[in-house]
Amino acid sequence: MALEHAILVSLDERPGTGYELARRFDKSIGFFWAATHQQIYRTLKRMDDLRWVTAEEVAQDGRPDKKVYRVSPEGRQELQRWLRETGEPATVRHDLAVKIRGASLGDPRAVAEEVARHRRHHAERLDVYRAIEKKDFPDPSALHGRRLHQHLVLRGGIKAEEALLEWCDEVLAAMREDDPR
Amino acid sequence: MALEHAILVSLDERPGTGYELARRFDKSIGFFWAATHQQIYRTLKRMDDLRWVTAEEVAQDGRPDKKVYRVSPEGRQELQRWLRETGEPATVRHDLAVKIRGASLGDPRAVAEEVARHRRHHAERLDVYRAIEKKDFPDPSALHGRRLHQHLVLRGGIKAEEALLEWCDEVLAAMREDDPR
DNA sequence: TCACTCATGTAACAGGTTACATGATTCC
DNA sequence: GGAATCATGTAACCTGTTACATGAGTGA
Repeated sequence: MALEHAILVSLDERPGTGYELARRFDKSIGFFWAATHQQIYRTLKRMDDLRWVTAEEVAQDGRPDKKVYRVSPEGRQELQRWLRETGEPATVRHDLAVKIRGASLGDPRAVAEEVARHRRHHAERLDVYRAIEKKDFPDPSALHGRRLHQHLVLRGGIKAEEALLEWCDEVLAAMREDDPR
Repeated sequence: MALEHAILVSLDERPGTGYELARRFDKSIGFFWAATHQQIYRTLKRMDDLRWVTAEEVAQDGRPDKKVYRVSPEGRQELQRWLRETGEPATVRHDLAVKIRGASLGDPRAVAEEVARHRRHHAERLDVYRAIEKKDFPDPSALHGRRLHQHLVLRGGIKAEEALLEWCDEVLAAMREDDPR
């Protein structure tokens, strides 16, 4: 499991509450590792039990108390151990591919519409990534260390979305030619 | 959940046992939908209860009895219903991206080695996909219906692996330049 | 007044992973 | 003799998803 490790990386960049982490997982780090707030609270509790993080309770007025989590030395050690580990590429599960493969058992036009929906989604996502790149990494060749690594991950997102977008276009063109309306 | 639907698509192409399905999920359909034999047996039982498939027990000599599953009319209906459904793109979880983003908190060279391992994996996978394309789809422009859809899914796999391969190369080049040995 | 944000959680369930178990046959 | 193949499963556990719950403050 890498959720713990994704949290360690994120908390090392900057300490935060479960709530804040949940929002980071809705963007930035969440672009390549999805997690809901329930998963995050549950995992933070476990990490606290393991002493990978320390929690500092902060009272606030007019707001519920919050727990600010920080990575502990043990947590940093665990992260280093995990970074040295080898692992297999993620097993993929693409609903859309299953739908395309089964298209002729149902209504191929409905499947083509679904592909078009996904195309729009990937185009939007790609725009978001490119906007982030332009804003946060205007001069990529000057990057080093952590900033370089952050940019490289973003580059992965851009490449993946580009490939998905091209694929959707290829599928749509081929299906349109197979069944011109 | 789409495992049921992936099984329906696969069984519609050709009936088979849980064991056979498990092996199909090690290749072809498994390239874009992973499943273990335990998941498949469990799911087939549920699908049998729901009457989406019918099981025919076949006695064999020298071999354990087997159950050959076929898609039922109800199963075909369920598949058609699902094909008309809309869904969101799969939520991704890339360990490797988390490792790259955290590289500077550990040993960046160890992470680079891990990227190189993944690069080899993707290169192999791409070779496999291209070999299948050459063998099974020598004339893509002549394809229609089911065969066309099968080819389009394979194209998705090829595009995804190409993108991952390029990304690994980009990451390796950038990390090497950042930390020349 | 109503929706949204901040902040944390419980509970139930669905889905996925890992380990273990059985037993004959075929191939090296 | 030992490994791989065919064939099916149980059990325990870990992860992930969905729904529900609370409660104050902020802004339209």
